[in-house]
Amino acid sequence: MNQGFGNGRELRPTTKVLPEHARGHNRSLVMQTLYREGQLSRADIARETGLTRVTISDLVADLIGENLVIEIGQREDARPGKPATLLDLNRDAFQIIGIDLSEYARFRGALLDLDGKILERAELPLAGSTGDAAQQKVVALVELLIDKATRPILGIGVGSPGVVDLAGVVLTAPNLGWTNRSLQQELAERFGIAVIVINDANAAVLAEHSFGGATSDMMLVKVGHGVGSGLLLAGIPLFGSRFAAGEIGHVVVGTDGGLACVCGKVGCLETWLATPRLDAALALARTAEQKEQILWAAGERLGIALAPVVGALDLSEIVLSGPTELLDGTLARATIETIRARSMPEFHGNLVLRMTTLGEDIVLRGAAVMVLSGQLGVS
Amino acid sequence: MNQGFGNGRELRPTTKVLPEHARGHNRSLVMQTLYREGQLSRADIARETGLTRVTISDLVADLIGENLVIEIGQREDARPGKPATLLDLNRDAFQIIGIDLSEYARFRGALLDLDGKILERAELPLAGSTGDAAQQKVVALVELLIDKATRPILGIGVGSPGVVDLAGVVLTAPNLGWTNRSLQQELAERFGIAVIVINDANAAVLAEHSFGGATSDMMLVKVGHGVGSGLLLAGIPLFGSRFAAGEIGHVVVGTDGGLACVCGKVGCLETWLATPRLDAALALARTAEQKEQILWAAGERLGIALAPVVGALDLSEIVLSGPTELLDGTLARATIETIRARSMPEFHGNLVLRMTTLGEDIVLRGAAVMVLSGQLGVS
DNA sequence: ATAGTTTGTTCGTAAGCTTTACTAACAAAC
DNA sequence: GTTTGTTAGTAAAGCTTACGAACAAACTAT
Repeated sequence: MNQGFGNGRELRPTTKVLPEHARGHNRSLVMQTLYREGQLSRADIARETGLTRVTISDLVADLIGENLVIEIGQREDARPGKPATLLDLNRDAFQIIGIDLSEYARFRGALLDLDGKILERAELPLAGSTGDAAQQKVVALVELLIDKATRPILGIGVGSPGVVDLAGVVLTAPNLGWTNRSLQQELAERFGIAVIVINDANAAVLAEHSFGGATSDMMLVKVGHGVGSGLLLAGIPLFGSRFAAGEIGHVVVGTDGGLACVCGKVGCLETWLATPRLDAALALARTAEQKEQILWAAGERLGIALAPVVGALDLSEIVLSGPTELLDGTLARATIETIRARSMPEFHGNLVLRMTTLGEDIVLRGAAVMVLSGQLGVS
Repeated sequence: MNQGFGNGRELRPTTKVLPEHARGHNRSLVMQTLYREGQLSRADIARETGLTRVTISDLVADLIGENLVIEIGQREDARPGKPATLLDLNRDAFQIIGIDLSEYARFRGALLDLDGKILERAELPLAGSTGDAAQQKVVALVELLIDKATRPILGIGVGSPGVVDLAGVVLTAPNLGWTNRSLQQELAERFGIAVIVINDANAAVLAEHSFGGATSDMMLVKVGHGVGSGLLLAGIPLFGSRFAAGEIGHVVVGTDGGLACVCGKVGCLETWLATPRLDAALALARTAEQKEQILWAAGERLGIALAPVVGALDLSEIVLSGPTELLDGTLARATIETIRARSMPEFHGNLVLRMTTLGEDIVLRGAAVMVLSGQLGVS
């Protein structure tokens, strides 16, 4: 419904702004305040936002009229003055569908509430489908979840692998055999509901930021069948000049060779880190010590690749998403130590590297964040 | 006077927006349109911006009242209808002072007009000054330039080496012996004029974007006594979580050792690329071929460091600033070829790497851009 | 009981943009 | 020379948005 103006530091104003846009922004600000802090009175919101009680009352009346906000009842505590009428988002009024297309063998989906909690799940084996067949599976998965919904659907969020533009067109997704596929538009026409399609790693970043407590200058590295990443800089997701930001899987790491990659180069990050390669290498290892060496080497390579990025972007946090048994431990330790050894300790000494707290649902939940943000201006 | 709302894609609205902010934005939009396209009528601006002729007339009346915009005269061409009254920014009403503190041996400054053209220059040898003495030289340089001004000064822009926060406090600048120095505040109090202090590489990025025709997803690498960089992502300058974005000089490059660096590490980018190191290496070379090899190796190292950054950020352009005789040619060629060889050609095949077109004045002019942007909402 | 505090609403106002309608000034065609 | 049609800029009225002042309701504290 609204995107907000933000406090962007763009140099050049580029589009007109009308008073009604300002109101839309303030509307989102009210929703945002309620979303994060829960039950508040109109006067509370006024104090929080800096708008007057009068204006807040007016905005809240609109939102109540649209059934987005409800009155909970009176505040119980004993204070002087007229008791406050508590408000909250009508958290039970809508549900969200989140879809994760990033796994190799299956599509996963879930029905979520407005707080991002997963209410129902569904999945479909991909069974090698590509092209239109793969898209049909997405449609079928959405239908499964719509059937499970007990409230109106606020929107459908889809995290897709590959390169996705801002209009939700999947420009390229090799594993699914998709090129220039208008997934957002086609799903929206099919279901008549708001649909948002975004790259899987970018979805993961948003989930980690909203639900995982991540900072505003963060990189999320997603290790699976391939290696990708998403970036949040000054609280803004980065998409890149050709919507390909975060594609680090086929960057060559180090100056001492490595294994041949499917892309034709030698020593790409994926040859060290992608789970099929890592599993294969570990399977050949005889001793625990050898396994540790393999994991350490993989983490070291990731650190070598990330050190220049950390330096250039002055990141405060790096989050890993993927198989915990591979990533958490030696590999993560090697990564952070390598980054520290190769960058400036006075700036990046307190860089944090950690596993995601959201597990396998990270993309699902990130897709839901996009819906919340796009439909309610909230996240 | 105004920052504009921008079209930021921040997820969370954070501050209230009033109608008067919307007007400030639209005001900047008018100024911006005039700044870029020169002589336009009110009706032209209305068509360009999407606002109505009435609103534009109102805004223009304000701006004329403040002497920021002037009527030039009537449009000459023969068309049906009432002839248009042409407007323009009052480009001759103000002048700007730009200061560059990034050179090793001297402070440079200039008096510029609103188009960023340099009208007068001044410089002071640094002569090893640090701390308060260095700041006194900045003050003296500004005084020299104020004396040369023939118009009111719109503002003073300063590009400083080191880490500079958003309030214009130089957190650390080793070469100048500065820590937590409130340069912006102190200069503003001293001169009673708007002052903006920004990191030198960030200033350079803004200059290249405004005057050098650079794209909106660009990195500028500044090679001198040290190596630094500035980033523009989706048209927004990146400052970083601790205002240290772009500090790539002490990132270790490659996995095959290198020379010892003053910072204690081995193989930092600066050990390959900083001009003192490069000059020293070239002085030892006997043949032209050896010199080429040295330049190639330096460019290759830069490419190795930048490849992960290019991949992660999906940059469209890299601009080099520094001694042309060192950078332009073999070194630049080695850099771009190395980046291409180490990243994905389908995304970064048309990445452009070039020298800046602004020469040694790049920081000066970038500082002026900050003043234009901060004071007029224009750049 | 009385005084003070807090909440939320009503009323009137200021600012900002739009729509509508107008005048001024011109070119083209007769 | 007159008519027609177009473009520029302005004036008036109206809508939206937010604000401040004032107030009633409802509570606590004394």
